[in-house]
Amino acid sequence: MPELPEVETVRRGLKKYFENEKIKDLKIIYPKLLDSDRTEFIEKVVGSTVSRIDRRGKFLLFRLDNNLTIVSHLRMEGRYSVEAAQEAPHKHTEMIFELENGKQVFYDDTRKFGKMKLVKSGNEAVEVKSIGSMGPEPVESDLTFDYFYNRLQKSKKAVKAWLLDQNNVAGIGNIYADEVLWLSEISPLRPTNEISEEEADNLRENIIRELAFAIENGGSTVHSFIDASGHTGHMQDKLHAYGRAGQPCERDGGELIKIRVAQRGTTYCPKCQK
DNA sequence: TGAGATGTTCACAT
DNA sequence: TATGTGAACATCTC
Repeated sequence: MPELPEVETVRRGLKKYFENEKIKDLKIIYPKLLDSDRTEFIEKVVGSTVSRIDRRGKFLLFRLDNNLTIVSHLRMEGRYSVEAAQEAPHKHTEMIFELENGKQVFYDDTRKFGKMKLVKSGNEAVEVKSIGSMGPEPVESDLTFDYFYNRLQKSKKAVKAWLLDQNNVAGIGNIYADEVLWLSEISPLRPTNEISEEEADNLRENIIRELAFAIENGGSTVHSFIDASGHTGHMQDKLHAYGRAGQPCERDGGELIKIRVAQRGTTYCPKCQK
């Protein structure tokens, strides 16, 4: 679930409690979570202070004061929460950061897909391949029209699959892919090289605007997403396509249908999305 | 009861 | 090279 807006919401929530706090101890309950050596991870992280939390696409980057960075990807169900000192691990807690101020930061992951890796700060693009090849952040200044349109022209993929590919644009997942296509009145099946300049311009605008709007709304809580303070997002109430199969399209009353594109459930309105 | 769906990325196949 | 498929895993629904 966590796509860019949800990860950004987690980042902002965690900032308040985790930044500038010293990590007193670390409990690793599910070592497979790590893409780094466990002993070394503990050795380097314990005693350090989180000086800043950044985000790149769907990755969280915990900048430590020892020139190392914890790169964290939540994948499907990874979740951070801030807990009181006496709180016991939850059923799916995989790691616990014990802070010097007495609080604990839990990392929970029901499906165990999430990963963490310790890298040299500034070197994440080299040490984490998918960060190295990742497309621009979906903001006005980074996702330029020239880049976007040229790249669409170079592929024949169904546009839905293209949007999910992080190498094209960073941070879009299944929910927001369906949403921006609905907003742009483009069928998820349309090959990207058949998208006109005008449509590309519109699609790009909708990506930038919709993701910013989702961040403002604290992300979408579709199955289980909650922010670091345990709050749900509100964006799920503002979705037009995702999760609304069988319901009428808000634009023209046509029935939204669910198909599979790139192995993913895809909801759209065949009447207005051409 | 058990098959299918859930969503992200990677490894591998074509 | 570009694109497509299945696996990693746990839980819920029908």
